Amino acid sequence: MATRTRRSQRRTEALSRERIVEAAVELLDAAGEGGLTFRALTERLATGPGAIYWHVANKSELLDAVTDAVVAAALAIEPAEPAESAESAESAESAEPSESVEPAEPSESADSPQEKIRAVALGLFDAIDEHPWLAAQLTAQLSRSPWGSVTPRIFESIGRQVRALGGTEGSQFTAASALVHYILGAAGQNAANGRGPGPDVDRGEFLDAASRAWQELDPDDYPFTRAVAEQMREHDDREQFLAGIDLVLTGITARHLSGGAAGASPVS
Amino acid sequence: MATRTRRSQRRTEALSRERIVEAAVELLDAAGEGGLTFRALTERLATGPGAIYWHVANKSELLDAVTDAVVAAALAIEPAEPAESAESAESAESAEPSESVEPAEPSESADSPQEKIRAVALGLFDAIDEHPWLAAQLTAQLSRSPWGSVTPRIFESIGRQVRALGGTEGSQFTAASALVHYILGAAGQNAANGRGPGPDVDRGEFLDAASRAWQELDPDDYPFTRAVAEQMREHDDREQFLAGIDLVLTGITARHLSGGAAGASPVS
DNA sequence: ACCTGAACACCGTTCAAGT
DNA sequence: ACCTGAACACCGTTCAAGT
Repeated sequence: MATRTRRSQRRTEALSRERIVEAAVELLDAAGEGGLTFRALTERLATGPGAIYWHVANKSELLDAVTDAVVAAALAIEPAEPAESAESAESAESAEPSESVEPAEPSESADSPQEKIRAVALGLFDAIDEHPWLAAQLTAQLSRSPWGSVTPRIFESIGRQVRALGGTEGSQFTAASALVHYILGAAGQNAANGRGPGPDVDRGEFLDAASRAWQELDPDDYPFTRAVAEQMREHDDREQFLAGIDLVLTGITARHLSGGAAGASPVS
Repeated sequence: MATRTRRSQRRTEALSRERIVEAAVELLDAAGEGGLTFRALTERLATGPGAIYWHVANKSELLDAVTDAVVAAALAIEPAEPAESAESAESAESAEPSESVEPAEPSESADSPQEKIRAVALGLFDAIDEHPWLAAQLTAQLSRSPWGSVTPRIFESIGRQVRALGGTEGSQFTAASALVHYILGAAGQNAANGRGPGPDVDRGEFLDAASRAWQELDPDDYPFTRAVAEQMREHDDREQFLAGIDLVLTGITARHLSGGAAGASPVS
C-alpha cells in the first residue's frame, strides 16, 4: 500500500535483462509469487510489456533467470575464507540452544569438507529464508529443466566437498544427490515456517498455532506427531536444518568406515 | 487431443466434493498443472462455475483437497502385509542393476522399522512419479499451511517407524524431519526426471540430453558435475532414491550407536 | 439446498507501429 | 536495435437468478 506510486524512474537508464531481473526479485520479495506480474513490472520499470518481451522470452524464462541469479549469489557468498578470529559470533540469536544439538565436534577442522558443506547448505537455507518464493521456484525449475544452470550450480558446490570425503564415484553421486535433495526439501519446508501464509501473520503465533493444531490431532491416528508437537514449537529452524545435514553426513562417513556401499542397517 | 468431447456425463449423479476432486486429479494427470482450470472442470462435470464454488471455496482449497486425497491414498497403500513369496518381482526393469547399490542386508527383517520407512518413502515416490504435479503441489501446500492434513499424515507415517528405532524424543524429531525433507526433495526432483518438460518428450532422450549438457559444462567450474554426468544417465531413479534413504537411516542408527546426539563426523 | 451462466477484473502474450 | 501501447484470449471468482 505504501510503496505504490514509485514513478520518477530514471527512464534514461536503458532497459536490460539485469534490470528486469532485479525488479522482478524486488516484486517477488515484496508481494510473493503473486506479486510478479508483467503489469507490475512495466509500471515499476516505466515501460510497456513489449519492452520486457524484447529482453525476455516469457514469464517462465524470467523466473528461471531470477532463480538462477539468487541462487548464484547465495552460493557465491559462502565466505571462502573464514579468516576471522574464532569468536562465537555464529548463532547467538534468541533463546538458548536448548538440548537438541551440540556444537560441532572440536575434532573437526573449520575448513573440513563437512564444514564447507554446512556452509553451502546454510547459504541456500538463508537465501530461501530471505526469498521465500525461491523454494517453490526451485522445485518448478528443477521440473522444467534439470539441465538448467541452477541444478549444476548447487550440485557442484556440494559435490566438490563430497568428493573430498572420498568413496567411489558411485557413492559420491549418491551422497551428493542425497544432500541436495535434503537441502531442497528442508529449505522448502522452512520457507513455509519462516514466513507463514503471508507477511501479515506473526511468526510466533504461526508456529504456536501449528503446534496447537498438531496437539489436537486424533491420538489414535497421530501418536507420534502429537508427541513431538511441543518440539516443533520450540525448535530453531537453522539448528534443526543443520542437525539434518549432520545426520546425512554421518550416514555418508559411516558407510565409508564400514567399507564402501552397503545396506542401511549397521544395527540389529 | 483425443479425449476431448467427453460430453455424455451422467448429469443425474449429484455433484459432490469428491467428484470434483476426482475430476481435478484426472485433469492434472492428463495435462499437468496448467490443465486444471475451472472452465475445463465445468466442461468435464457438465456444470457451471457456480456449482463448483458451492462445494469448494476456491482453487487453492481444491488443490489442497486434491493433494491430500492423493497423498492419503499413497500412504494407505503401503502393503501392510508383504505376504507374497519372496520372488524377486521387485525392480527387474531395464538395464542390469549396475554397481551403485546392493540389495538390502539379509540381517534386516522384512518388517523392521527401516523396511517400513522404505515402504512409506516408496509409496510417496511412486505417487509423485504417477502424478508429477504432486511434487510442486506438496511444496506449495506445505508453504501455505504446515498444519494442513498432508504434513501430519506424512510426518506420522515416518515418525512412527522412527520412534521404533529408539533414541530421545529430540533425536526422533530430528530424524523424522530429515527423512521427510529428503523424501520430498528427492521425489520432487525425480518428478522432474520422470516426466521431463512434458508428456511429449521421451524419457530416455531427456536424460541423455541432460547428461550431455552436464558433460559440456566448463571443466574448471564444474569438475564434479562433469565427472558424474555419466552416472546420471545410467542411474535408476528408484534405486538412487532408496540409496539416499539408506544413507539417512545409516546416519540415524549410527548416531544411536555412538551414544545419543553428537557432532557429524565420526571420521578424522 | 443446490445449481446456472452472464459478467468482472486481471493476467500473459502478441504485434503493428513508432524511434 | 529497442521500445510503445492497444488488443486478444484466457483465467479465477462473483452474483443475481433460477429450481
